[in-house]
Amino acid sequence: MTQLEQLPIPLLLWYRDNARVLPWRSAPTPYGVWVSEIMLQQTRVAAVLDYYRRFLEAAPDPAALAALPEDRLMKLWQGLGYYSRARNLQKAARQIMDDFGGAFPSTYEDIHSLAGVGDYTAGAIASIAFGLPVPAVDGNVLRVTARITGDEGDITSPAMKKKVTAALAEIIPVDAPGAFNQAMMELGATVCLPNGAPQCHRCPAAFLCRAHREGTTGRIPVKAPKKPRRVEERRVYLLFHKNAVALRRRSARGLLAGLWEYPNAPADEPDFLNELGLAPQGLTLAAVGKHIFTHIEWHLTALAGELPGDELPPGWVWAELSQLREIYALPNAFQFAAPAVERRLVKTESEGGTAI
DNA sequence: CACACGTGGTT
DNA sequence: TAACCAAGTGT
Repeated sequence: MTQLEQLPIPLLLWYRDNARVLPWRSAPTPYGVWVSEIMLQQTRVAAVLDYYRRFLEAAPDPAALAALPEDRLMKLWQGLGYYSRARNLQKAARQIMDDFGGAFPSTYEDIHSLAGVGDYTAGAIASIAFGLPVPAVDGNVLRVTARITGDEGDITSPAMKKKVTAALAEIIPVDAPGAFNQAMMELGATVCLPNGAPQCHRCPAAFLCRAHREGTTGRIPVKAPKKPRRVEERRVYLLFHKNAVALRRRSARGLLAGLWEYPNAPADEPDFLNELGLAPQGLTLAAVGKHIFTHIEWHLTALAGELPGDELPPGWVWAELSQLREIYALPNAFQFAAPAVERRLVKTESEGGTAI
């Protein structure tokens, strides 16, 4: 990987003129860099922008984040996905308060000790916020490096990540490590694109890139094939009483942990409601949806009905429309039913306001 | 090392 | 439309 020695200067010159203007880049603080890096894990810049602004307003520092109520925290993260990131963010904020006296840790090892901060994020924070010469190897960096060096090894393997990290540690400029790491990612995100479609005519590294020289950018990077998703048929029950709909909290572990949901069960468990002692009247088809996770595909059928009384199984709650909007964090997997729920609740509210 | 863990844009 | 994939981490 010796040709990497030629990379830093042209890359940094390119980055100086091509860096996107992003909220966490203007007047960067360790806290802001950290929050942005966590949000950006497996997530596109465009999807993060609004969440970042709202989050920094609600929790401007580690102390505020550490004190945020759980439902408030999850509502701020609703729709962003990989929800353990939000829980780990708060856990880490409490580590900062308890273990580091409220001051953001400033060594690679201490930063890495924070919940939710792995090799990549520790390198990003250490280099961007503290100027430490540590690589930050994400998917962009792996792709860019594999193409420059013409490496046909599997970039999804931990071994490749180690190899690239070691190679970049040798050439990262000590006077601009944060700019170098961000420039590598920026190049991957805007020029050295995946799916065999890099824009090499705009690339400051094309002159030293082996894949460009050998015409192998369509084949490199090499990635191991992914496991196929399993398909699950699920019934979602929209249970209404007066101007409210029933919600329950998901398990504290696993998929969509701790978020709220409309009660639901596999389609091959038709006795789900019966076994809970629930007998909604006039259960009718209200919505159908498909939701694709990385590893699961849900085929969803929502059935709506009215419960005669207001008794619910333990842990379930009645949510009015305003509470649904402002308090309870529902994953996007259940948003397919939102129009049906809103129609019913808006109708009931307006009737409640005028009838009798 | 392999897998669980969300969501939405792009091709 | 289905497949691909994005600033990864924890177990």
